[in-house]
Amino acid sequence: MKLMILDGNSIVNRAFFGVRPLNAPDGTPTNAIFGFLNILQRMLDEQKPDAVCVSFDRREPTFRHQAYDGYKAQRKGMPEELAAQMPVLKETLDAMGIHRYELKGYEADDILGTVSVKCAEKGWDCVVVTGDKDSLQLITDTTTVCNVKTRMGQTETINYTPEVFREEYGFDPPQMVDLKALMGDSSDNIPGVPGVGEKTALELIRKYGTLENIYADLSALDVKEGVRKKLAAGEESARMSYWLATILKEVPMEFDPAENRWDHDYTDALYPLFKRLGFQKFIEKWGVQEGKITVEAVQSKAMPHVDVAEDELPALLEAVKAAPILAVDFTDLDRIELCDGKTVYTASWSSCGDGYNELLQTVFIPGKQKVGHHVKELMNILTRENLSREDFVFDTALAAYLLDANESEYPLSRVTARYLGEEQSGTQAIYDLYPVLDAKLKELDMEKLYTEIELPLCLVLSDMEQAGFYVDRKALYDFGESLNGDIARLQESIWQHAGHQFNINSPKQLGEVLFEELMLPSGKKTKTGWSTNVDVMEKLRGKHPIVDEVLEYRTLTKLKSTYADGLLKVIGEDGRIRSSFQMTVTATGRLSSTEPNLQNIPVRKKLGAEIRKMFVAGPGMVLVDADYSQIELRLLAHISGDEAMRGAFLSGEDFHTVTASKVFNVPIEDVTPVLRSRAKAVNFGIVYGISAFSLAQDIGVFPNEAKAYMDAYLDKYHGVRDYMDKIKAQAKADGYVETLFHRRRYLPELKSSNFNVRSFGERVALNMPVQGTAADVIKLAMVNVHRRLQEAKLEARLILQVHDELIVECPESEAERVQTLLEEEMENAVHYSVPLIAEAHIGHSWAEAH
DNA sequence: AATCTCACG
DNA sequence: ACGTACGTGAGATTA
Repeated sequence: MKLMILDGNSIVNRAFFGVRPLNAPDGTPTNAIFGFLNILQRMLDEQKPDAVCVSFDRREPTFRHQAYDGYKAQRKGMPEELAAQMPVLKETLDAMGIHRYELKGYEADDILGTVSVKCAEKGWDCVVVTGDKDSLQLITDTTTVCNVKTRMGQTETINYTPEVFREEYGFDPPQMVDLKALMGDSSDNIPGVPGVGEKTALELIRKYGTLENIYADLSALDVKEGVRKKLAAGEESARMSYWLATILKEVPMEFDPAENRWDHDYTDALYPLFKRLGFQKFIEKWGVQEGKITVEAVQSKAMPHVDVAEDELPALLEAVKAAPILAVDFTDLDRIELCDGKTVYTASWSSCGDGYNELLQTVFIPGKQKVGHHVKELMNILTRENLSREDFVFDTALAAYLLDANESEYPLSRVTARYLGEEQSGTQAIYDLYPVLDAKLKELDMEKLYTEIELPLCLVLSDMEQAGFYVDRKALYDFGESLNGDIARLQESIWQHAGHQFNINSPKQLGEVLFEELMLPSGKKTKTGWSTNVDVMEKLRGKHPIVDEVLEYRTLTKLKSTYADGLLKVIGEDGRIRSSFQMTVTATGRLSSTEPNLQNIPVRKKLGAEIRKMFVAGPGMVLVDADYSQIELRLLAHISGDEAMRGAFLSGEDFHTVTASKVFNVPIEDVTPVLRSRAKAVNFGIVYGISAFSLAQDIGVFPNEAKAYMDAYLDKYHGVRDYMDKIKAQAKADGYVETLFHRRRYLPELKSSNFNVRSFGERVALNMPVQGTAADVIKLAMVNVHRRLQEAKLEARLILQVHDELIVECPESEAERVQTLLEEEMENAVHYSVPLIAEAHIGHSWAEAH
């Protein structure tokens, strides 16, 4: 049995700030109620509890906080629009037959704590649904905490079990109290230890476990002297904070989970209430007028779980050999979980002994078909143990990404909740998901995209991640050091101009200096102060010597902190930097690169490009760097079918020059550099769905002039204009757009009542098919390049992709062969009505080869 | 945790 | 009349 309790105030707050303003026909604001019900519905779907209730705060300060002198009783009052909705929300819950619990003198958290304990006493599981992190300390084997976030009307949830919590924080849930006692919590007025922030506190708790351990003997701690001093000075505050941060679990209240059973019943009052509030959506969705709320439940039968012991291994090996397909999961190879569709097996090194190795060899062998979740990560683990990465025939995370690329993450819990109707975990979930997701991929025509591009790419990326990029550490260090002098000099001079010292890195302080103290003109653009970004600063050039210096200071400190210092930190012992390539992040289908990001290494400015000289080939090797020439514009020409644009590419002339000649009506040979660069800006702008205003901003002309350029452009390339109209209409009709490989992106923005959000949706509708198809094409080329390098038994390895560029590292002897191979595979990945051109260059450094 | 800024395609 | 280019990730500051 499972009870779900919602932290009413926290959820209603999230709903209020996360949902755009809505009103009932009579003018009552309703957005918080609407959002609350959406979250409630979602949680009911995901958690399928047997009982439900909601806790609320009373507004009065609680006795614990009154007892503590330093506590200032004035909590921030609710906005009026929210306060007005509270009684109506409570009315709605009553009409639904959901119990509310509020208790004078206690916080909602204390009610949550007490309820979770009472559930445990009665043998019930408990799910606490809340929008903040205070209740994480309540997590136990029977109590989970579901954290809800709402952004732009989208609700995201994270379900914290003890394991999930440990994974994220590195200690056990009860130690959350110890953590807060050290770091404090400004939103709860918990002071913590002055001077100790999140980082220090986390480190201390991970190392010493509890506050008691830390204060048992301060002198024994392995910490900096400063930290020890702060801890000593803040002991009293820490102990007070510990008390404040502890959620009570024994508040005086009667509570029996069984009395909160709820089977989607409601009283007669709900229908008129929803009518009054204008909640037509809920009336329909919940079938309110018919007298019952229907929620479909997909129950899949649980398979038996077996913890395999040594003497059971032979039977397991038989089962593995007999299974046509296996679901597998593991985070390291000490322990592995398998599902053959009948049974879930857990086997580990410690429980199985020597036979365990044989098990691994039987599972990870070519020919043995496997399904996994985030297969590329599994492959990385297998590589370290020299096990076969072949015959992963399905990746449930990757499939879920293709089915809807707008999710931020694809944890198994979320994917099962969405496609199996209930939250599940483990390999049975993976096993059950496979046929469901596979059918959906076929339904959306994504089979080729999936089996020929995305899935094989897992192995390619796994190889690239293992390979890494060699970096000249010494040169990078020297470069970083060489910046120090100039940075210090600029800082001095900037302070001189300002007449005082300040933090130049702080936009706030810099804004004050520039626009209030130095009274520089038209300090426009604000949001939470003055904008001080490059666009604004560029316009101030020449008005005051400080402007140029700040811009240069920014350039240098960026190079120093992000690139010199940042990259030095992640160079491995073998001198190589290993990035991770994310396959399930972008909405368009591109890859992304993290920890570190190697897709934004400087190149556009001279000094920044120095960094690329330090990315070099390993000893005895060279780099071959190949990039597509204007792939997005070529694809636009193909997709739109515009004859003039295709002709321009087929002519072999420089495309921006041809465009300039058309737009400005001059012969090709009369196109000046200025005209060409303006035409180039228009070309890029078109791909992004630009407005005349922004184009004007970009190239520095008046908006009406920019408008004239765009009109001329769309007249000369009228197929592009037709395409823009067509794709927008189609996107509105279908609710999504897709690439030539049927990669899909849903556009909920197009339905927004907000003009800006809607316009954004239209621009995306134009851009995604082009950017996304380019992503498809280079991914296909990568798979082909990888295969050919392997077939030819070359030592050459792909080491990096930067959206339209591939980098291979190989022995000098292979360089020319690789150069040809790269160009061939990139140009012939697809054959469209416009040729794709790729050029490869050889060099010892990235700078040289690019 | 959110915001600002800036690096890349 | 609105507000002003698509897609990313990271570091520093602020609250």
